[in-house]
Amino acid sequence: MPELPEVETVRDGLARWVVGRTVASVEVRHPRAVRRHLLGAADLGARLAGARITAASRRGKYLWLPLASAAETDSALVAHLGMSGQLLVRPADSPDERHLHVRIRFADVPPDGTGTELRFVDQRTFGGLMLDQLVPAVDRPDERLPAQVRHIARDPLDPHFDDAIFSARLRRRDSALKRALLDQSLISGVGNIYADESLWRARLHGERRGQTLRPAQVRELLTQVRAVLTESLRAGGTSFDALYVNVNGEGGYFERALNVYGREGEPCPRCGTAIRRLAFMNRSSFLCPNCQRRPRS
DNA sequence: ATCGGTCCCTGTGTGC
DNA sequence: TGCACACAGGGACCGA
Repeated sequence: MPELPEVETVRDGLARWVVGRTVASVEVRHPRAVRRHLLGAADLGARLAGARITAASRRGKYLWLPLASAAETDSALVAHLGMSGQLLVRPADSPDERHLHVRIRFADVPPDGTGTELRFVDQRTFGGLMLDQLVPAVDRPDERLPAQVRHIARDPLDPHFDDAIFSARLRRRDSALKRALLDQSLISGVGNIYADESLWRARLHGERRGQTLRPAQVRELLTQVRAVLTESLRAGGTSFDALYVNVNGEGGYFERALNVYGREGEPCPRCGTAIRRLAFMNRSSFLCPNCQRRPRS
């Protein structure tokens, strides 16, 4: 569910509210939430206890909190929100959420005993937490990221995103443009909403093959991807319902700015043609059949 | 090395 | 009111 603007909004909240704090204890209430931590919930809890959170980082839709303690120096708590995951900073005495799967208590509880805790809540359980080692990034060895995140490409707002490499790889592909935009090892942070919005802005049909794009079209596409991600980030992301929220439980406001996503039957804001919904890749794609011409097959 | 399809879950809305 | 089905911001994995 959450894409770059939503995940970055969460990262920013973590940077404000949990960086610098020391973990006291971890309570795993649903084992599936830590299934990717192969050593199990007990190991995760034991290693997190006593560790100080030193930063809040992100690559694409992955988040991680680097740790510092006697035992954990090059490790991080890695989180992926999947379709419905939330990281919430909540008062310790606030009621448990229905799908609260992991609770992280901090050592710095004020005297009144009502400090905040970090909660991982996830209705559909596609997301999860794990501890992982930090390793050098492939392209910039001075930069570190969790080993499990190495295969994720940089996102288009990352200052070290390489436009030329992206263009070359995209134009070599025999796959549909939309599939390529959703491939996190090619470009990260873009999901179903922002792929559709970017393609509409660039007037490209999602079923166009990467190979058929001219370099100028790839540049235009990248420009529009960046524009829509930046605008959404400024609005705090897109919240169709209460599933995507920031760490304080608040939604974002970008839904009203969407041009095609979820707007089947409504007029295209550019030409007035009715927006169409296509089933594609087991997902919905929304597009303007006039502005985004289907490629000849 | 790529590509497309399938599966993992729970909840909500729709139509019969 | 109940039930069946489609669908939902993702991605790992598996054959071809």
